[in-house]
Amino acid sequence: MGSNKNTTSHTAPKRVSGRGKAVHTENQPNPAKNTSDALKTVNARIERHIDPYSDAMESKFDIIDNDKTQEIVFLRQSHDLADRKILETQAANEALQKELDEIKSAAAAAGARFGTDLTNHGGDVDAGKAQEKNPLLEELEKAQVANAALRKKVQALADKQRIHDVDSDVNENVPRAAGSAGNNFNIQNEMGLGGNANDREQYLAIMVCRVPNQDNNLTLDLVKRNMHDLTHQASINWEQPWAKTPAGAKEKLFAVARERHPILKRYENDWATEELVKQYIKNKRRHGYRKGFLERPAQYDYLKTNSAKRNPSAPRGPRIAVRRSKKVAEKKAAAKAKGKSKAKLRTKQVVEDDDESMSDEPGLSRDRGGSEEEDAYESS
DNA sequence: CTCCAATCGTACGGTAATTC
DNA sequence: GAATTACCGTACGATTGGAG
Repeated sequence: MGSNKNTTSHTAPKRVSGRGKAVHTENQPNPAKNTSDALKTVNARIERHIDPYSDAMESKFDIIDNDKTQEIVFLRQSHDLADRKILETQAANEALQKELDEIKSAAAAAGARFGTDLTNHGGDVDAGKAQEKNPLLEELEKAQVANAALRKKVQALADKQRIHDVDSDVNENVPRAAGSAGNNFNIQNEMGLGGNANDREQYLAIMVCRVPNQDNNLTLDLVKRNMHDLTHQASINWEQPWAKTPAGAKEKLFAVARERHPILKRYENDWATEELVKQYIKNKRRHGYRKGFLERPAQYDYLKTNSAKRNPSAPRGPRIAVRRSKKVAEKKAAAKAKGKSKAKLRTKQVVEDDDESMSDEPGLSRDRGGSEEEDAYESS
């Protein structure tokens, strides 16, 4: 099997536990090394990183086994990046601790000179000896200033920790819309790339990697590789529903996608990447079912029956918002019909319904020939 | 507090329309 | 013709809210 030996060092100590052990890796056999040395080592390793999906990868390893070699390389690189993050935090903490110790010892020395402990309180000074203690007060003042600066640093560090993606230079944080893509929202629009031609180009660049050439025609950008390619390279089994995809494979895909297309960093928890991939593998499965090289699970046989009931001549169009409001109206009607005193029918929904259903309903052709819903609807 | 029914949110594969 | 998008009905787990 390929060149896995190149990626897994037999002499390397195994990463037994969590991130706490991160500093101790194969390139750093001596755990007694200090933090800054360890950080240097990790940074040096990071500089040597190669893209697991690049041509450089192929030239480095004789045989690429997509399921193993790339995954191992990717994971090792992820560990290095995580190691660096930990070491940087550790170094900052050590520096702060050192500073704190110095201040404490200075204060203790000053206190010893005057036979008073000044490390815990400042300024409880006898008025009669004010003149005599001027130098001490000065030192105390200095210590307080240093202490304030230290607090600031600690606060800044804490703030930095809260920003989970330190690599991201994208300030925007676009949350995922409620509902499901295609049903309740349009991926492209929710990504904010549905506005103009430039937006469209950006979207296509992510999805199918088509970028404008000199003649302004869209051509394939083979370097970046598209979402489809990345899906396969990340060992995503498209024959299985997305929910069954291992979290590790998903994370790997997200990370590479973020690297390829930095704009994806702005979508909270990689929802855009996820929706794009879900959409792709869903369509791919469907294609397989049609062509007959993939067997549809029996649990979804009912869908076939459902579609048979549908009115084939009914028009289809972008009516997501309309459908949403209709659904609310239908539920309200059903509740009324039942005579249910569900006093707490969400007031917010009722208000929305009153606004929308009146204006949307009359001019619309209904998708289905089904009459029961229509009846319920009219009865309201 | 517990039980239970209603409701909500999400996921699934289906078809049709649209885009490339 | 393949890929993408919009909309469909159903299943299912989680949440909510009323009743006892």
